[in-house]
Amino acid sequence: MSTQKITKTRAADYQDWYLQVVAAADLAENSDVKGCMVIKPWGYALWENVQRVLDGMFKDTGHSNAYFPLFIPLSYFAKEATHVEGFAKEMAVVTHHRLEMKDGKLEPAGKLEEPLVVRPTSETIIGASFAKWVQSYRDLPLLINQWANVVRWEMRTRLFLRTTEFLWQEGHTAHATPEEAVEETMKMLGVYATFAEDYMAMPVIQGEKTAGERFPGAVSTYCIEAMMQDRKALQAGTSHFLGQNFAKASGIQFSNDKNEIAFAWTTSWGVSTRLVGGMIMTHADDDGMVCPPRLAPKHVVIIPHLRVPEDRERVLAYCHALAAELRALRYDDAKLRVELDLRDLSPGDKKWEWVRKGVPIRLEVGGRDVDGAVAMFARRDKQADKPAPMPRDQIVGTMLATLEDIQRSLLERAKAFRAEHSKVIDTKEAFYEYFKEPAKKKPSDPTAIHAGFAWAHFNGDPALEAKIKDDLKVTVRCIPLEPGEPGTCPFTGEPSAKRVVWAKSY
RNA sequence: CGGGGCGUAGCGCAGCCUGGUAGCGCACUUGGUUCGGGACCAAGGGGUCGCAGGUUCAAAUCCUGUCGCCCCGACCA
Repeated sequence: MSTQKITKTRAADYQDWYLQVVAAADLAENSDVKGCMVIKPWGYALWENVQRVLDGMFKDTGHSNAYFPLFIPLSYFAKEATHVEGFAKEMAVVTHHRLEMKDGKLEPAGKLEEPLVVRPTSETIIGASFAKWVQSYRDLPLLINQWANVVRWEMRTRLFLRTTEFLWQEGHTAHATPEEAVEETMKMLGVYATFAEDYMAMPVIQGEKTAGERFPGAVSTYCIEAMMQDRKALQAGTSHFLGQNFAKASGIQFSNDKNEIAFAWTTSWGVSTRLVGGMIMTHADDDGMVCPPRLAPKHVVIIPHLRVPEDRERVLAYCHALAAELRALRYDDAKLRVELDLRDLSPGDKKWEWVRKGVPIRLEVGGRDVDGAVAMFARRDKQADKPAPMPRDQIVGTMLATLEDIQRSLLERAKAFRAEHSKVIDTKEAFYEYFKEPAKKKPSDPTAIHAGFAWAHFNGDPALEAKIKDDLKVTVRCIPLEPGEPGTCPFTGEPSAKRVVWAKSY
């Protein structure tokens, strides 16, 4: 079992705190392969729940799953110029297909005629299939999703947030008209936003990326952006309108209803295991992980107190009965996930382990509780350490409402946090003041944490954005979809269509 | 690739400056005590001190080289 205590607070050392939570909640660990992580059962269970829910949402919106190769022929990958340029510096390349013993050492042999790249994303290889599958406008739209692993050889990695290999889903669709493709792009962005808020309890801003942050090869990139507890932004999902760029590169052509040959309009969209990192950084506290109920691997843990021998049997019987009663409930379209922890450990050890793992509700049961037909009840979001007695009937009767209340209050708490650390800014001076480099402060100073989200006007000039990034490490996270008033760019005095969201980001 | 830090028991670390042949906490095993509790007491198992070379009667400790990892930056979902 994991016994690590969390010794750092979010305010004192956010980075170390994050790593400690990941370790203490037994979510993942670094592997012997640099930059790659081992996702442990508790962390993987969170991801499986993400998968299960999203997969349902994709199917409800008409998509089908398929699977495409891990390897992409270099020539395929090279077909879309901007795409190659964007990913070239982070490619894993396979050049050999055999090992031979040479002077006692295994060495690569059997050089490939054409190198293969390990997919960093699959537009090009899926495009090759789409080109075969699409002949007529009657074959469109083509709505495909793939659950897969991808590899991007990043310079610096961080558990869940950026690993060399990561798990994700990538949707790829082809349409007869640009209007349909744009509609699909926006629809899936909406699916991500709904999922983030309703399931992860993580409030997000939907918006469009500026040219500088656009997906390589896309016409336009949309995203959901969330605020973490260090007030940095996390890009939690992206949806791209690819125009005809990839259709032309891959030859996705069809005959339209006027018997003319046309290139298809495509989209792609994805979310990754980064979402698990987002959940941690949105909800976890100084005692460890806090799982949003709808995605929690376990909803309820029951910890029996069995140290009094004469109580043992009846306490166990009571716990089993209580667990059975709870398991009969259905929460969020599935059986309530109840853990009765019978391991031969002290109740204190168990309790803190489940606190660190972030199980939404903890029930502790001893002889006295059996006598009074109660259980000691604690909800993770309110009181990690102070359970209070609650009648058994009431526990069972209010369980579903309680879980929903936790789900709701986590979202509310995160929304309030974001509101508290968002600011409307109208002058360049105020903007620079807001984001002034906090690194010179001592880490123990809470204001050393990054300022937050700034809502400011912007004339859209990429050079200006680059300069601000250079000066402050702050970028436009997105141009929000929500309606906004025109105004004046505080940096140039030029007109601006609406305010954009500026922040430091992961 | 730049800057910083670190490799000593499963994990976290001390010892290194001032060489004398390895220790602490947690975890683990056993026995006992305790029993609404991240317990306590006692005993026990576990390490060629990252690797290689050098200096020395003697190296975890000094010297040289080398490998690896972590954190901060540049790159990025």
